[in-house]
Amino acid sequence: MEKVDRRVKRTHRLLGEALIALALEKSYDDVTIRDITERADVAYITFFRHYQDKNDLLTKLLQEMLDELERLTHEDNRATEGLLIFQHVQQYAAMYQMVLSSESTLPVRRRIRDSIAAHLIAVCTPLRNVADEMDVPLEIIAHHKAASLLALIEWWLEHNMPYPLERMAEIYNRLILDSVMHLIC
Amino acid sequence: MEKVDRRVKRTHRLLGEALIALALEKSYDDVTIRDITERADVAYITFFRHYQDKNDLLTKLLQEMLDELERLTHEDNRATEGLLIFQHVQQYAAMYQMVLSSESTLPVRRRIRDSIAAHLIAVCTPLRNVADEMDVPLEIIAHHKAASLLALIEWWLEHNMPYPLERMAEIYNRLILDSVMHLIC
DNA sequence: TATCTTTTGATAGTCAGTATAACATAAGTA
DNA sequence: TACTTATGTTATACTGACTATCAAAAGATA
Repeated sequence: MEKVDRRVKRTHRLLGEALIALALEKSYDDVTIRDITERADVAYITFFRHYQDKNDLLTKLLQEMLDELERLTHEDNRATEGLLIFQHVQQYAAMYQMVLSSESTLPVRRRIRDSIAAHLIAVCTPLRNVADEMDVPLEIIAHHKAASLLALIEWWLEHNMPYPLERMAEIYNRLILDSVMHLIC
Repeated sequence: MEKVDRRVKRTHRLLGEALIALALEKSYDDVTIRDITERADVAYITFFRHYQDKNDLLTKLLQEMLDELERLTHEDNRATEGLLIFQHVQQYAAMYQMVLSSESTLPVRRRIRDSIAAHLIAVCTPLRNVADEMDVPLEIIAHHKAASLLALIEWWLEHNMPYPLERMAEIYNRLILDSVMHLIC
C-alpha cells in the first residue's frame, strides 16, 4: 500500500465526481474536458497530468466497480447469479447508462464484454468433454452470453427499469442462462 | 421516378466510394471529411451541400444494403434464414465491419438492431397467445434476438471469418433461433 | 443552339476543443 | 524548516468541423 499525495487523491476524486455529475446532466459525449476541470475547480492542464483523455478517466472509474462485480460473481452460485448482476447494475445504474448509451465508449464496452466471456471460458473449459465438431464452439457461446447480458442490461436501462431486478434476474435465467447451459452440458 | 441532376448523382457516387475506400485503408473514425472530398476530387464545401456529416453519408450508403436484406428475409423461410443472413453479411463484409468496429456508429448500429427486433415483433404478435405474466416479454425476446445476431456477426467479422457461412448459419440456428423459438411457441 | 437554372469550386474565415510549454506559486512530506 | 512534488497561470499551436461569398462550369429545357 503506497501512500499517495493528498493533492493527487483529491484531484482524482474531484475529476471523477465532475465527470459523473456532468454526464448525468447532459450526455457523456457532450462533456468536454474543460467542462470537467471547471466543474472540479481544477486547472485545465491538470487533467492531462493524470489522464490521457476522457475515456481514460472513465475507464479508471469503472475499474473498481467491475472488480466488485467480479468478486460477487466469482463464487458463482448459479442460482443467484442473475440476481447479483442486476442488483449490481441497479446500484451503479448511472455509470452503466453512461457507458452503454454513449457513442465513444465502444472500447470500454468491449472490455466489459470480453471479461465476461473470458470468465465463462475459464469456468467451462475443464468441464467440457472433447469438443464435438458439430458443437457450437465454446468461444462463440461465451461471446454470445456476454453480448446478450449486456444487451439485456442495456434494454432495462434504456427503458428506465420497468421491471424490478428480481424479474430481470428471472428473465436472464430463462433467456440466456438456460439456453447457454443447454448447449454446454 | 424523379430525375436527378447528373452532377448530383456523380457527387454522391464519388463521395460514397471515397468513404468506403478510405475506411478500408485506415478506420472509419480516422477518416476526415477533408480526406473524403480530396479522394473524391470534389470541393470540401460540396460535401456539406449533400450530407450533414460523415454518419449521414454512411447511413445513406447503408440504406439500400439493408433494404436488400429486408427483402430477402421477408419471405421468412425459417429454414434458410440464417443462410441468407450470412450470405448477405459476407457479400457486404466491408460495410458491416465498418459499422460494427467504429466508435461513432452507435446510432447506426442501434437502428439496425431495432429494425431486426421490430420485424420479429410484427411477425410474432399475432401468433402469440394472451401473454402469460410469467413469460419473458416479447419485446425483450426481440431485442435479445437482434442483439445476439449482431454480436454473432461481429464475432465472425472480428475474427476474420474463420468458419464458412454455412457453419455460421448452423450456429445461428442452434444458438439463437432455437432458443428464441422455444420461448415464443 | 441559346438561355436559364442549378451545381460546383476557390478562397477566406470562424469556432470549438485538444494538447503542450514555461515559469511561478502553493501545498504536502519528512 | 527544508525539500519535493503538484498545481495554477498564461500563452500558443493545431486539427477538424462548418459557413459565407462570389465566380465559373455543367446540365436541363425549349
